[in-house]
Amino acid sequence: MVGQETSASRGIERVKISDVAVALSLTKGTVSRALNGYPDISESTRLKVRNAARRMGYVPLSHAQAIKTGRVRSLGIVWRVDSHDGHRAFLSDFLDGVSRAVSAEDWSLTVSTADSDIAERTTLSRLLKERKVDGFILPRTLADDQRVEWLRNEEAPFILYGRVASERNCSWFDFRGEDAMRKSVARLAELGHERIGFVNGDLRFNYALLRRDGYFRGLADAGIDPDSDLVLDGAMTLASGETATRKLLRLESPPTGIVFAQDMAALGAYRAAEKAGVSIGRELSVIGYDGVPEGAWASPQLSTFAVDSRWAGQRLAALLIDQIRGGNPEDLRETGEARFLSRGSDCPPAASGGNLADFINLENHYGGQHEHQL
Amino acid sequence: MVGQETSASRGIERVKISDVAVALSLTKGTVSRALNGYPDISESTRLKVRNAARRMGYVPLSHAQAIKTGRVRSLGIVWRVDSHDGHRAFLSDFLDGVSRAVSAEDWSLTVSTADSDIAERTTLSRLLKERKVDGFILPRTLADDQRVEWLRNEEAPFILYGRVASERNCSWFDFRGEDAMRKSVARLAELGHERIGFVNGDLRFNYALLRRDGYFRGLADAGIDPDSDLVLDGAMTLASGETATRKLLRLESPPTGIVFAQDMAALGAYRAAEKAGVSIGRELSVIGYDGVPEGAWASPQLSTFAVDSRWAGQRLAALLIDQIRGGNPEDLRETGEARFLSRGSDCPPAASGGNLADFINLENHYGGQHEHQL
DNA sequence: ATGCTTGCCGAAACCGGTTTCGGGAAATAT
DNA sequence: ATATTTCCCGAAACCGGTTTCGGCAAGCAT
Repeated sequence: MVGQETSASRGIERVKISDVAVALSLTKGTVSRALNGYPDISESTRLKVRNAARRMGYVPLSHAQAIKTGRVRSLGIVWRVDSHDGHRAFLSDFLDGVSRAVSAEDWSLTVSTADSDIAERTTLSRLLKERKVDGFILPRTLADDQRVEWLRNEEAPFILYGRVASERNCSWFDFRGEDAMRKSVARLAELGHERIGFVNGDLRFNYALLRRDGYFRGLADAGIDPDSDLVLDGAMTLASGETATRKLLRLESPPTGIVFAQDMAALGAYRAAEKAGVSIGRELSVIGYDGVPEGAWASPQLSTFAVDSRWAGQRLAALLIDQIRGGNPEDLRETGEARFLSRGSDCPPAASGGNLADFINLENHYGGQHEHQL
Repeated sequence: MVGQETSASRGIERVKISDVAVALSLTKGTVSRALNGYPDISESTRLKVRNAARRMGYVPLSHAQAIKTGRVRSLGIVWRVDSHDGHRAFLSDFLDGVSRAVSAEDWSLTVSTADSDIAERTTLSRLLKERKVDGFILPRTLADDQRVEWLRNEEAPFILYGRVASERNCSWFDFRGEDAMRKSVARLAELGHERIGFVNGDLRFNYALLRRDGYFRGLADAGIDPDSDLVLDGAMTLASGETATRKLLRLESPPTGIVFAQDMAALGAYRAAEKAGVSIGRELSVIGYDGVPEGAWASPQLSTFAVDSRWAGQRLAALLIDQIRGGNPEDLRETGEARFLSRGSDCPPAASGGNLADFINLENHYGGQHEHQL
């Protein structure tokens, strides 16, 4: 720590604001105000300053501005790596979305990972105390999310990827998974299914509660009486999806179609079905949600509602920046719609129509995934 | 930009260094030196200062220190999203590795995305000019990488994920893919293959050159004469892997085993094989490299060399921080070994042993992927 | 001509740290 | 007892920006 060379020793000498000021015979205060749009600067000098700054290649040090403004123009994300939820596959797209929105405003993005609640809290705290970021994007929203109250308390701006019960003072972006569940049920009902199962995720996550509601609403729309035997939760992985499906298939009166709140669980159904000797897309219909790439690898390809993670990232970042700039959090809420990918895993119930099932499988055989909005 | 509230308006008043100083009847200069390990501070006061700082919850603003030290304690990564190379699946692990190493030193990580060379350059430039980062981790190293010369010129510290031709003043971490290729050839040769193909990636990437050498060395080890008909390159995706495989299978004397420089291309081979009516793991052997999750989904599961991206991220970050702290770049180079996952896609050539092929497929049927070092 | 705005910019304080410099007190040497 | 070194710490400059304040000059009304 001791005796480090001073910053002056860095080779190419940086152009600082005083250099621009001297070159124009102005003071640095004036240059700063000109560049930052203060109204007490004449248009002519503002123009001169802008041109000189560009010509000389002047770019303010973000940390030098931060010392006075209190803003570092950076957003923070703490990414959880301890659970294999479907979002992992979307990290690249998600970050791309955030990065785009953030770059457009000349901000930046600070990313950290955590493998537990305490690790996450520690990281949030550190980033906040050191003031490496001005606000946080919080993925993986729980129904009762402790981060919310804590960050409120610290008066730190934040936005949720997902909605939350305690809405006060919260911004968010989310996809309406409940709509997707409802549509999935509607689709299966239209195909002729009457016993439609539902395999949900972990109920601690708020989206699980919402999707459950969507499922039941779908049943109500179709005039089907809900059967609690057909509803399971806690399945977010391949293994737990397989177990859940096995349970459902072993019922005395098993479902002919199953709606999954998550693709990975739906892919688990493929294994259960194979072991049970049931053919997905012929004897058992499956509809997923997320749009994980593995779905295109399964056979038949998984019909699912795909989520546009890039868009989510983009909106989250844009809304959060708005909030940090003074926007009212409760005005900064948006939702989006998941896009249905019609592929081969859903079909009419086995009893009623083998032909149509064949047709669907054929149509979606190889190559492109035929998409259309429901 | 005008008339923003001053930083004083943020609710909970931060503890600053002067608060600590006043509480101890010292000057802030003394407190700073005590905290930063200067030798001209007595052990007793250093202890008092440390305790008081902890007790009062003092954490220095990183940008306030940066203004004088010139260091923001942050590393930068620009992630390319325009190519579907295998690394996308590893982003989560990779970032986790970087994040761990970075957090251990109380640094942070700034992530940006780019979809072209110019976008990447622009982003690097901006991050550097604004001094949001002290140095860069550069993924996806090209054989002749323009970023290297540019960053050298800007006197910005950086480290490559991958090796490079112009070694001067460069740090790097890389997995020895050439060793994996060599071992793949050796394995196939041991199984009895004599015509072993090689499907490489894009030769603009340096690793492709290295892996090609590894392949040829493997042939030499086994005493097999190289046949240029059996070597293709430019296959990094499913589609191009399929095309390359089709080409090889249509040769008058096709290979019985193929070594792929990348898993995605190897998975393309599955499609080509299916269409050609050739059974992988029985009539055609395939060995990949990367360890993408999709490999476990293929049937038979893909035998491949898996790369530990978390480890890569961790070492890259640690080495770069060392460099920024004054280490000699050329001393900061490391390589790692890819781990072989023995699964079902490699077997003796069809003519000689159907039994063994069956055995391998059975052993690796479902569930865990049996791993062992070669 | 005088008084009052208004427009525009210079001067200087300030942000929260780090680092240099110098000097007083204690310890050691002469 | 005095001179010299060593150990510590205070004082102040400094980093590169932002923001406040005050005042000069031109423009306008009276």
